[in-house]
Amino acid sequence: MSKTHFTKISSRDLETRLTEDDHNALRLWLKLLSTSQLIENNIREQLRVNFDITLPRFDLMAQLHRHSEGLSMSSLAELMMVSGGNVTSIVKQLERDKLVSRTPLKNDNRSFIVKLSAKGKRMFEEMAPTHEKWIVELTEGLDDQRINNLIESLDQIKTHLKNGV
Amino acid sequence: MSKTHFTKISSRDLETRLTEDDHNALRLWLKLLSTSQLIENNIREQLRVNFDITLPRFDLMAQLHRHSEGLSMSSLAELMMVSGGNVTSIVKQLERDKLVSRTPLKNDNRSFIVKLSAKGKRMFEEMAPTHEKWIVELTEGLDDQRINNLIESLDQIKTHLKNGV
DNA sequence: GTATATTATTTTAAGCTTAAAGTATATATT
DNA sequence: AATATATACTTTAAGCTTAAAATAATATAC
Repeated sequence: MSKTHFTKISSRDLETRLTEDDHNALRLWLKLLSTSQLIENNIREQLRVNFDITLPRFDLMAQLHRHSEGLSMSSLAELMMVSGGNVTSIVKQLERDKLVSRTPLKNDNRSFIVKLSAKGKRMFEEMAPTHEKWIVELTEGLDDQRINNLIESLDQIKTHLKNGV
Repeated sequence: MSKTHFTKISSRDLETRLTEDDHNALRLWLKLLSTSQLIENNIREQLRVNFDITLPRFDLMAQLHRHSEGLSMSSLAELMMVSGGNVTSIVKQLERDKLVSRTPLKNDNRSFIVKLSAKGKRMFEEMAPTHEKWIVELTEGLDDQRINNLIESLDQIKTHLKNGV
């Protein structure tokens, strides 16, 4: 990540925007956002430098790898939490590069099943262990107790968010 | 957020990609990412529906509001954790809408100070309390102890990330 | 069975985002 | 002072993203 080109993403950050009398909830939200942005920028650059692939493409391939039976366009959008149009365009690129295939569903002529091709699977499996290693390094210094606690709290937020608001 | 238009962002999600034997670190990262994405999508829509403003513009105005003395382009990029070119384009729009001003720095002819205009300040202060209310609602159900714990853990991750990797 | 509504996907237009290259000014080195 | 290096910012090209509208196929209501 290095120096601090204006061009690159740097280190002073989002949550610095806070002053002491701000709400705790706001502090939490800004910290959550800045942390994941920090990690995301990090991973994005690693993927680019090491594998010359974009984060969205990697993520889409990861979903397909996890669901070897294949996924519809709408399931992909749902799992990735992005819009349908977005998925259309990323799948289009991956298909062009022969990394995924799209098979029309026979019961339903509106729908497709998207799968990793053999080439796509091979490529993803080449990247995955390194990617996982990067992620594991991020949480060095947190003990298991703390990690589980973190996961549980985030879960509470998510659950609350989904059943209401 | 309602039903599940293909067009809208929906509720089954990122972290569902996991199976039980995955690394704890990976679980944490996917949870972190999906939680902040869920919140971000939520806030983005609220801002659009209620105030007809985009999230990036709101965020930039928030930074300027917090720094009433004004900020340089590069500081804005650093605080927002985005690239310089990105800031250029958002500031350009806000300037066009008379929400911010750009004053050349007299000591240094390369640099500008960007500030909220009176109109921008008024507009931001109209939105801010509602925005904060949305955020506060997200953490309903978490006690203070847990929130502080969360913040502390996230901090550890951030610190670790910045001094290394 | 026809009309109506819903679902699955794509397209479009606008805006966001990045990395890299370009421009201009400022600072450091000699 | 001339040259080199660094800094602040903008531009560009490519890609990502969204919301909304369009298309097409299926399901439902009558």
